[in-house]
Amino acid sequence: MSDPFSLPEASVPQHPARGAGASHAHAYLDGLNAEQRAAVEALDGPVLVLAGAGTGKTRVLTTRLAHLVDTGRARPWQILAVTFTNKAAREMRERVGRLIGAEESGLWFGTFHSLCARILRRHAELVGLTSTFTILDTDDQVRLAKQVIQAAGVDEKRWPPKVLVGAIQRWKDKGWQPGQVPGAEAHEVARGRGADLYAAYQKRLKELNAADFGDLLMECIRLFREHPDVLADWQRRFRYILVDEYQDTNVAQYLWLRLLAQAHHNICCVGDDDQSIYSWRGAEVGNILRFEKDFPEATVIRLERNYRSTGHILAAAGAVIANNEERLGKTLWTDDGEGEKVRVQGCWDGDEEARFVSDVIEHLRAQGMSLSDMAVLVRAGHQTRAFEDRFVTIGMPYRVVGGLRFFERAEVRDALAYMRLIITPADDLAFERVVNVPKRGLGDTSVQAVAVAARAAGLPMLVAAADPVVVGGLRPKARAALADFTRMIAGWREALSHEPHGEVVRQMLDESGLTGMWQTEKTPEAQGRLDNLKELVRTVEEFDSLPAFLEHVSLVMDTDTRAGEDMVSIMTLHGAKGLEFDTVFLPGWEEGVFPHERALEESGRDGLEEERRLAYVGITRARRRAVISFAANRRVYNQWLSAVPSRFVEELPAEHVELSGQTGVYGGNRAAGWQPAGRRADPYAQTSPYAQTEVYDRATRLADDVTARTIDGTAVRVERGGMSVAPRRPGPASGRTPGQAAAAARAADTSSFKIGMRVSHAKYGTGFIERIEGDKLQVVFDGVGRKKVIDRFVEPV
DNA sequence: GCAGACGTTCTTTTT
DNA sequence: GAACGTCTGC
Repeated sequence: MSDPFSLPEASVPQHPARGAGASHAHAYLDGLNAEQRAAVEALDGPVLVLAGAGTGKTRVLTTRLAHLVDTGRARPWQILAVTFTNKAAREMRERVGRLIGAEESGLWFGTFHSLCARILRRHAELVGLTSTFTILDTDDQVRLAKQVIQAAGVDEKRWPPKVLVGAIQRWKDKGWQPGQVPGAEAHEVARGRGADLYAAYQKRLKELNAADFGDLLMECIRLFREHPDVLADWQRRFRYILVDEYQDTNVAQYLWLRLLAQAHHNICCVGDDDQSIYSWRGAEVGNILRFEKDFPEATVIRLERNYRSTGHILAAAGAVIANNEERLGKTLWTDDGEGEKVRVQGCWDGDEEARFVSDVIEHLRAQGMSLSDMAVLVRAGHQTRAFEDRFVTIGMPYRVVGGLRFFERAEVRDALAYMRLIITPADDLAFERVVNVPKRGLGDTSVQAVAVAARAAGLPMLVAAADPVVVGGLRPKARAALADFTRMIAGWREALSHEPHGEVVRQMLDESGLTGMWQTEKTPEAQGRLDNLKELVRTVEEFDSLPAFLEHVSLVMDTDTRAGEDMVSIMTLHGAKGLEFDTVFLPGWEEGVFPHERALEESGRDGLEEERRLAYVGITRARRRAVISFAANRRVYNQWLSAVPSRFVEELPAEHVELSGQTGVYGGNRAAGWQPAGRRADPYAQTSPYAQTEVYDRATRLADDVTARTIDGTAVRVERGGMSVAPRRPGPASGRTPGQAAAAARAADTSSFKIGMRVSHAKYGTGFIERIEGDKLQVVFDGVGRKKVIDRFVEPV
């Protein structure tokens, strides 16, 4: 255990056995390059390590930690290592463990939020909470905001709770208490009542003995500011501070770090301004840019030698990011050789792009490359679909990384709310979430009645609901339902004292009707939801107690996604940060998609620069092969738009790029003063490539030919600022759309499959056909859900 | 109170 | 096009 309070304060920690200062003893320093070594050995005072992508950042961090302990500068429990995600914290802990063995156990590792929660629990009463305060999830926040808005008589339609939650989150990211929100900012929300609502929201949080994520940071800062003695204690404890991904910190996190480092200045921040891609959730690149101002004596070290990617990839990424103005400036290099050029592929439309990517994947696979070394990185979540459809069609194993996480699923959250109520009867938000789940005939009116009465009596809703006076005015049916509900909760709570908590949770799932609710539902997802509940019980049982489990869940929302099988990964560019793959596919490089139109609209040049950093992150994920693609025509929502290749494509230097494929409208658009496709008056009318069915058919055939050829390596060189592939643009729009063409194809279809027929598929098992479109079947697979497959990949059962 | 119909909106996401 | 939220009618 690593409780700093229970351990004696070592005034001058020395490690006699370790031979401090004898550099030959530090074997772990061998193999570091000069810059890495400098970053590890600059132990005292402020240090900023600007670590480019793939330059061995984690290695530096972990070695530095080991070195701090090994030289006797600090005992493990005197070191604070802050990361951004739990995954990063876990990874670092493992690696440090390998370096210094069991000694790492005392280290304070964690995310900003988990560390703050830990500190806050110790001093909760100083900020108006008790040590058992609950941490709210997003749903709870919205529910609370809704109540606050209603109570204040603000129009819910004009100021949706979500908007208020967003604003409060933003303010907390900046470290603003309700009274500190600048007038102009507060004025933008709810006609000047923003700050009032924020204050009311905070008041309710305290009444509920709860904190949201932003609070963990902000209340910790308030604690430090209002109680200098407490702060001084922690400053003394944490003699050395290390921060990972510093470019992602927001103002609150910055303030928190500054308070802790104020006394000794022993703070080492590692980050890369070129990989700052989270400004939209409060991250401030400014934090990294101003480090030297805050600590004038700071040592700044640049890690520029890249151990991941080949020369062409680094040069391409470097050329793109060089277009940004706001940066500290780094140039990655490698002596590992040039490797393959970055490939740029123009496609006719999104379908062809997906086909192209899957063709290349199959080609690489045939050469013996492993699928798990390949990834498709998209700008936005919905782009994964095109690839999923394609991969399903051809039976290519894939995994979508990110997306809905385990603890965010409705069924899991419902179960968690029950657990919270068992542990904390005063958790009104949990009460409201599940009092009518599964349905027991308690509508809004009844729940509101309980809420009002509870508030008036100063009681938790769960307690009020059991009060005969409160429920007296309700209909008999509602009364009975509430009685049942409160009795059940009390029963489980009681059971917890003499039964294993896993067993109680199991009972809870059954008796509450949660399991039954999903068993009776016959949708394809129901089975999956039941599996999730089983999985949840398993996870609960891994913890010593229910409260311990709940604390874990509220802070660590991710579950280990077991890898293992050989699959292609599909994920967003954001999700890919910190990862690397041999081959990286970067589709959708079109103006409006990437850079995303919204980013440009909302944040102008800053937005563009962040998008460019995303491009940089994307390219630098590749070890050996980067394949960028764009489509000349893309369906956005329900409209066909002709797209212009991303400006980032033009920023790729010709000498590091190989361009292939037919490229539609590429070339000359920039010079002619293009506009984002979405803003054109009626782009469809002007540039529809699908003027006639004949054209469409020919285009498709042509695209197939080109793809086939380019797979074999036929390449067209691109010249900077334009290229020499003739644009192929059909005449003015009239006649049929692709949808109509498909309908025609459907009519002529003579498939032997029939709707409702049961079929089996190698990967998805059995299911029934829901829809038939040409050779594509939409099948609802048992347990897997709705998928599109090609008919020749299934068999009738 | 609830289920189905309609209208609206469509980045990125961790904690 | 589809997923989500709100509205309306039973």
